[in-house]
Amino acid sequence: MNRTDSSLEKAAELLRRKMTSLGPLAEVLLRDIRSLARDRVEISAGRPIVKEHERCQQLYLVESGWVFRSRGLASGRRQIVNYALPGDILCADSMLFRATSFDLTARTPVSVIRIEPPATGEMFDRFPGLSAAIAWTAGQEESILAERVVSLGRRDSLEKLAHALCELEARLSAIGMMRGKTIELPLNQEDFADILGISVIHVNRTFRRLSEDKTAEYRKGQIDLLNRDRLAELSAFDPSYLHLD
Amino acid sequence: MNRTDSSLEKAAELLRRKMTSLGPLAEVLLRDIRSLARDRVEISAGRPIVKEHERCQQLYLVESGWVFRSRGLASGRRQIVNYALPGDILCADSMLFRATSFDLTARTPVSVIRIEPPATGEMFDRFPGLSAAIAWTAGQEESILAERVVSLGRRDSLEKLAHALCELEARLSAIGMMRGKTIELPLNQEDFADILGISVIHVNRTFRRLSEDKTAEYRKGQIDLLNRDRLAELSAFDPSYLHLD
DNA sequence: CGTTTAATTGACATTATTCAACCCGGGTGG
DNA sequence: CCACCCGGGTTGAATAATGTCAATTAAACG
Repeated sequence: MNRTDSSLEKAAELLRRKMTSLGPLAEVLLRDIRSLARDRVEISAGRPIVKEHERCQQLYLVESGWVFRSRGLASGRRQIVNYALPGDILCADSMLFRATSFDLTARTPVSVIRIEPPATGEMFDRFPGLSAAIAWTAGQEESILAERVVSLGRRDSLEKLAHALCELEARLSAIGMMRGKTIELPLNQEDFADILGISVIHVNRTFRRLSEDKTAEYRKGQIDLLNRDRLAELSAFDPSYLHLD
Repeated sequence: MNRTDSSLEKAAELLRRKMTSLGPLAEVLLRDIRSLARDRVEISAGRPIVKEHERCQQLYLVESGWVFRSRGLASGRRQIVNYALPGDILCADSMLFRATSFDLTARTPVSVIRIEPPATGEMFDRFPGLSAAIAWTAGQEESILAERVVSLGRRDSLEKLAHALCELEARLSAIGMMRGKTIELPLNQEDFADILGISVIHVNRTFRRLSEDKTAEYRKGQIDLLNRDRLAELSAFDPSYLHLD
């Protein structure tokens, strides 16, 4: 783990910074991670990392790249459940359950740091920092998914899209991946469709509405936020569910 | 905690039974819970337990009754994000975050056992069983919500309803609350609407379709499952996401 | 240049929502 | 005992939102 020390530190620091509410435990986390971190793994764009029903034996810390957690249905439809960014932990549930019920896929080239997973019992006994990180990660993801449920269940397409853009901005800001008012992202309109649970064509129409409103503008690989206040207002965005800060 | 010992044991046993994948830690959990359990609290039907943005200082183990986790939107719409049943832990996130972003409401008369929450750092250091339970709970709920996202995003109303009924049956079975082929539940059609993210009227029509198909029959306070296989087939139900073995 | 992938547009079908009315059983008070 | 009311539940018709299909354009790339 010598060559990758600095990238490990960077990713671990992103994770730690999110977990400020855990106080001093965050430091313990760093110690745990340093002692359990192993090699770095590079995954090329489009590759599956874990597939539904597989037992994932590993624990990963994302160092760079975008990862989708999704489910493909028999009918060919797909739903993206969440996306992971640098500083996020992957396969936290492998510490808790026998198998995952969703696919993990690299949307871009991804590099992750493999963390040697202790036996479950040992982890909660001997690695309180990592235990806390896993609990925290599961809790934050739960909270994000709960908000997603609200969006999918009770917001119309415009509200859904506006909310998703606000969330993207907030999450990317938190890890220093925002430059000014432009979101740079590897998502095409089909990805948005599968995140928002609507059709590609409708995503297109909805982006056009935002653009006519001079609220946001979609372009390949980036989205310009022309009016963030309006975007937040459209979707009644309240970032507290992200638990950043 | 003397008068309530037996009910505590029953609820703790429900929790432990779900967490079999954690092996011996499950026993540690029982010890932790016994040492931290305090009084029992009764909440009458309809009462809020925690409100959005409140800091919930407590940790609760549900002993009996149904609890909704939901969000009310400004427009008057409501989305029920999840429901908690006996053996479920409430406010697990209070150990991790400053405040909740959803409401908890008693749908029926509810009785919960209050658990004295240790300081966060102390918990992960000194109560590995409880730490594991909190992580496990957050993880299972995350998994349930992920499946909910798939339903809301990519299933039509018939599939949504069928899937929800299968999930209800599985979760109630796991805690011994199923009698034969009838689900007894305190949900009216409006509750279903707010779980499935569709309108009340559409819930009604969708139940009628199931009933015409002789698949399931809605009546006040209960649902008869006439054909479980068909119900599972309609929604491609795969219970593994519940992680109940 | 051709080829490919993603974005865009219009016409039309489907699904779900809204609104309005009506039903039905279980209290409650006269 | 009956009239009334009330909270669900049920139904139909009109409307709005979103999906599907088919064709076109635009940009990206060897």
